[in-house]
Amino acid sequence: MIETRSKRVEAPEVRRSQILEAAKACFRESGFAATKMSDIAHRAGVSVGLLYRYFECKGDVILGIVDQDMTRQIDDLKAALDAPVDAPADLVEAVIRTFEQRAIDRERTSLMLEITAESMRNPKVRALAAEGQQTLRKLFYARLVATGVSVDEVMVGLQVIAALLTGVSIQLCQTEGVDPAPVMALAGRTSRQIMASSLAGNRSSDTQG
Amino acid sequence: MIETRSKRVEAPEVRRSQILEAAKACFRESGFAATKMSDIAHRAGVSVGLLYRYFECKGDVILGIVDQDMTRQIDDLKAALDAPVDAPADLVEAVIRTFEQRAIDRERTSLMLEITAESMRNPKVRALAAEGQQTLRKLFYARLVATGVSVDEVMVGLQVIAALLTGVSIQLCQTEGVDPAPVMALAGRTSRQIMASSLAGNRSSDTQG
Amino acid sequence: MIETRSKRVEAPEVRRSQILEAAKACFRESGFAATKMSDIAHRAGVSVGLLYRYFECKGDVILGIVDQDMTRQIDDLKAALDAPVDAPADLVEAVIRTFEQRAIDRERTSLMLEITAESMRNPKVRALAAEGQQTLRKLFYARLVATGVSVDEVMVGLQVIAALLTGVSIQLCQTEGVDPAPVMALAGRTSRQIMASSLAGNRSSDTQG
Amino acid sequence: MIETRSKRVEAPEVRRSQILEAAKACFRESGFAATKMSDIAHRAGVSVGLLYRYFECKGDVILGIVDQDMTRQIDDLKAALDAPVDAPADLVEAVIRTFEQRAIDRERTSLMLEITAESMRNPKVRALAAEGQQTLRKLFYARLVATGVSVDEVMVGLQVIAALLTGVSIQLCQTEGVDPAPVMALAGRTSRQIMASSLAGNRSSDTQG
DNA sequence: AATGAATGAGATTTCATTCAT
DNA sequence: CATGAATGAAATCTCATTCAT
Repeated sequence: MIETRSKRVEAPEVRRSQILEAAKACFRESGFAATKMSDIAHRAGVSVGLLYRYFECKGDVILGIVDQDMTRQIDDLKAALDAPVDAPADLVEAVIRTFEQRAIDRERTSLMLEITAESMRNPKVRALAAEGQQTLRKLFYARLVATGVSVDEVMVGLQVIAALLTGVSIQLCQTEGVDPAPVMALAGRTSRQIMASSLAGNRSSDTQG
Repeated sequence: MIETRSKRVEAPEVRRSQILEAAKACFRESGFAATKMSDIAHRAGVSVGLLYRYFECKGDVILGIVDQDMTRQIDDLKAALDAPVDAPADLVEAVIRTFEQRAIDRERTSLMLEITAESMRNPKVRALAAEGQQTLRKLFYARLVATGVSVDEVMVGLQVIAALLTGVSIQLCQTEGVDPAPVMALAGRTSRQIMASSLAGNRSSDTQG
Repeated sequence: MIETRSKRVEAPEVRRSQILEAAKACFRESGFAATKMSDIAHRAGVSVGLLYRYFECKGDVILGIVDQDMTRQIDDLKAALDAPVDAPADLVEAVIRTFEQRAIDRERTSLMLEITAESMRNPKVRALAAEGQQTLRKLFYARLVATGVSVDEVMVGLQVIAALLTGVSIQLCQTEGVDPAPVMALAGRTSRQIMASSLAGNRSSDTQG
Repeated sequence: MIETRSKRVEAPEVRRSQILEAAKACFRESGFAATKMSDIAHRAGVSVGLLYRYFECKGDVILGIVDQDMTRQIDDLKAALDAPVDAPADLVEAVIRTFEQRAIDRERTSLMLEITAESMRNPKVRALAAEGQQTLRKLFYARLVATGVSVDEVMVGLQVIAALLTGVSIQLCQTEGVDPAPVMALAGRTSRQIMASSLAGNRSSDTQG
């Protein structure tokens, strides 16, 4: 996992990327606070001093990670929404699939938890993450509007699906040696039910009655 | 929130409790790593030295919190299951209500996130939490068996419901100034649908039809 | 080694003695600085608070030990000198025997080293020990004068014998699993030679020629 | 004694040496336990943090000192034994001279006492010191064998001489304002007598007759 | 007299950050 | 651009001492 020392000058973007990947690995394993700058440097195969040419301080490293992640998510979503898909159901289905992929990626979940916890108290992280979420939501919203469904309904549905699969991913992260299949299956079925209801504009109060 | 310095000797359980409450408050606000022992001491209204009569090291404080929380959850569940309820649906409903209560308690969620993140890398915390979960599960399992339902089905259902509401609580924690009602409502309805399906032993794909 | 808790009031001298014995045992094992007041209290079977009724501070405990030891040595010497022995050789022989006894007592040596090291920097300890030495010397000196030998000569001889056997005792303390017999034997013979020379007033330069 | 702050990078060996010298001075004056890491740092003219790049913990500093001292002694002995000396008496005489030199070096004695006391309870220190002693003894042993004397005899003699002069050096350390000459003189004569007897293979009881 | 919970100053150790090379 | 030795503020943990009971 530890990169071999790159003796010489590298393109800045490459260096930055090296460092961010190293930092993510460290944060996943040890958490933000328990990770030393020297750990990151060692893992990235660079000197401690070099970190400070790319990030002003330790706090900026986590910001860099969140930023990178948000950018990627936005790019991915744009790509997905650009595809010539007519039915809103297909759009939502694509999103569910993405969430499902993420749910079974323990490494990702581990890092997400770390960042979420950090965002609870680090305002900069919180702001950046919130901004990204907002952008993602708007993108999707705009695209849904074009399809003519009851957009708010669907957006709430998506939120709940996201919550469900986030919750499942955390649970899977914590339970080792347990078959995740039944839970994943039920979570998948449930997500699709939510989606179906939402697309049907189905908020009827009798559901609870 | 800061207790007035209790000048003299207190019963050990009282002191322990004082310290744990203070620690929880600190961890909620600042996270485990960013909380200083002196913060906890100050908030508990005791000296730093006294903390070390109750906890061997900082790491043991979080263990104490997890232990206390698990014990409470187990006691609560026992009490709930002891109640003379006939229908398994009522049992599950009680659990869902508990989860819903927790979902809207941001303080609790904040602390839970902190502990979950910590448990990802602290083996002692992970072990203690896993053990507690195991106990809770067994208690519920034993009670359900007595009711004659398809227990495994219901247990999976409960897991997914727990995941859903955990996910929702995290989401609510992160989004300020947004009305949580629609999401909570949909999450509640979804939970009850999951419950209904599970109790019906209904794993057929036609559920969605 | 740990005394059983003496539930009730004890005669002050008994208590003091209990505490001093416990302290000596602790200092032997862990040294002065590494011994906690609570260690001594625990070993003596009393509370920490009680220590402070017998000794003003930790430093006074070591003073107490030195004081006790000096008193005992002086009493012993007085007793030895009171015996109706005519020949000065017999007096010196008695002293040599005492030193030899001490040399093979590793516990004593261990504690002596500790106190000697402490006396290097603790002026009170140094003063008390020096005063005791002075007293011992004067007692012996006065008794020797009565026998008519060249007293200064003998005193120097005794000093060197003391040094020799002190050195041997330290050496034995450090080397485990080595037969002390040859060294002790040679040290004994040497001591007696020194004594013999001293009593003969034998400072002749030809010894070295 | 306090070095002026050397602003910048130094060769590691130089730094290590700086720190060890400072530590020795501190331990001599205040003893191991009473010396703070900050004392050593201050005296060495470096920051506290730097100490920990050279020594894992405070305990390792004393190990470093013992190690350095043993290495020096071994090198010195090797040099001395390499000299083209024919008579074994000359070899032993050289060793005695070394011991005598040390005996009147109060600073050295003070530090030796400190280390000896520490070695009584610190297994690592004890092991390192014992290993060094072993090496010294073997070196001397091997050299003596080549001369054809009764080696075991001489080795015991050397041990007793070492003990004697160690004891004398401690005594001199403790008695201020007393003329050390008579004691040193008698100790020297005695050492040479021991040496002479040993070389003569003279263990006969008639030595005392 | 005896106890031991409580205190808090102070020691050890860590690590983000700097800067001469 | 790249390095890593050096810094020093700050955190954890210890323990002599006090004092209400």
